[in-house]
Amino acid sequence: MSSAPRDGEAGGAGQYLAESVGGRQIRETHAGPHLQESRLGRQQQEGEAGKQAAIAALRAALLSGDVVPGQRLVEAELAETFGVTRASVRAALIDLTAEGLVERIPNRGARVRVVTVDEAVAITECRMVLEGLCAAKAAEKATDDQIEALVEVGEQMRAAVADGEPMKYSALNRELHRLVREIADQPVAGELLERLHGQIVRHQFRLAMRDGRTHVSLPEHLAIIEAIARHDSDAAEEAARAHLRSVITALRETE
Amino acid sequence: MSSAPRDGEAGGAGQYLAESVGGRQIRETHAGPHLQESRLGRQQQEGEAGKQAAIAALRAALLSGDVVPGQRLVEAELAETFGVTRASVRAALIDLTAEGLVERIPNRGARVRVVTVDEAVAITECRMVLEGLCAAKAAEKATDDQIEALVEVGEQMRAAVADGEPMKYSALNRELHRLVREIADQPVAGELLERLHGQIVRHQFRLAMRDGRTHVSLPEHLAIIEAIARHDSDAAEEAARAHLRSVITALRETE
DNA sequence: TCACACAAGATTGTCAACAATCTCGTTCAC
DNA sequence: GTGAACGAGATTGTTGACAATCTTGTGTGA
Repeated sequence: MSSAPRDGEAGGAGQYLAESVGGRQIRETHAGPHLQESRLGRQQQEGEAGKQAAIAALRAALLSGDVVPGQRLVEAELAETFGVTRASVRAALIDLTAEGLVERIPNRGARVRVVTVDEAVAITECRMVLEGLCAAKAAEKATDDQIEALVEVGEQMRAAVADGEPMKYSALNRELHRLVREIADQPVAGELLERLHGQIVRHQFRLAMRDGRTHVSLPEHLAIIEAIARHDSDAAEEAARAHLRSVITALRETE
Repeated sequence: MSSAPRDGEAGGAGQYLAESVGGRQIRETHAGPHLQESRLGRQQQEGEAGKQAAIAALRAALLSGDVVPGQRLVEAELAETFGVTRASVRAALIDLTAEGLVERIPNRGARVRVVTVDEAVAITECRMVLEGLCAAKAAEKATDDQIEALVEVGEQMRAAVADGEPMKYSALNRELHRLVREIADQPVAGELLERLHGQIVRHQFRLAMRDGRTHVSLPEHLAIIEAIARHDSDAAEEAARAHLRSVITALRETE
């Protein structure tokens, strides 16, 4: 399984699936060969456990780029690939549809939902105000230990930029946002943000890999940390919003 | 079907269900007798149509108070009451669970999810920032016709307060927020707000029925309209946030 | 009287089988 | 060569039947 989303595959099928089968050209992109098989001689997983396994596998595939926007997700194939029942795959697809990650068309099957740049911008605008809320609440509530943890993440981010390690920086970015949400102790915002994050993970990855992006976002992240450390909720909110506005600008430039 | 949520019924069962059946006391609150039967001699509804019917019926029941927080939702009973298959009810409950309206406990069934005042406050905080975003965008984008429509709703709200009609005011309140969202043209925020609204409909209803509440919220609503009409996005955002902060204050007072 | 075991009934969870729908290749008519 | 009709295969949608789990009442023993 590759470690990153790969662009340009939405229209492609895996090599062997692209070939004719019995004179019938298979033209849809199928899930099959890109996905990690999880059977490995084990008995087929059933019911809820099977559904959770399928959800986890699909989430991982979405994150890694093994499945791409627009790709068909065929129940029977996924069932075989993941070693679960078709009912489990179906239930998993229904749940992922409710999360906005998959779209199911009646009688025509499921696909990875395409999120346009426009939608990614709209999502990021919502994240902007929600992350702002969380940063403000974190500034009100942060304990000394929590501030120390934030500052430590900030230092690690600084080091990752200096060492030219974008993947590490990206992981620290996620950790910082998670920490702010934890300190904020605003579960509803946290859930909404998790939900929105799942929908734009590809766009975020592409941004994170852009040359110079880490140099732009580092001071933005540090400003958030500093405002929270000062218990200045207005400044924290504004710093978080400024950071997300910067993300929106960068997103628009990818169009 | 009654027209408003009724408090205090969470622990009660309908009269006939409270009686023993074959020496076995039924202690859970069952869905049965409070719900509007939709069979009326018609053939049982199947599949997706059945699921949508069940969803619609459950939504209506949640809105009207025919089912209350904590109430058991028994698949077989609902299926009979709504005239749909058990599979349709099940699918409906899964979807409503994904929306945060229902909770399903493995092997123990589904219940109307309880939303505490604390959670309602957290939800309203998120609404505050999202409604603020929508008001700001509406201020940027509103056409003259749209402004006219907003002003008209404001006048009708003024009249509803003067005439002592809280139900009408409540409906206009909903219409105003819908209109702002439409003008804002921010679909992600709109969807999140719809989602959050479903979760706090009971709390909102109780607030709306409080003496004096309409007198407090009317000027808040009018301030939102005025700021949008002036195309002042900062003022619009702040007016929307101030209004929702006022709602939060009122929610906290219900504790 | 209390605690435990057990059985019956209620309810949820699961799925194989079948029906329904769609897609696509082939054939035929013009 | 083009468009329409048709059939085969692929896939989705649905559900009755049965298994699994939970709840509650009853009986028994200490």
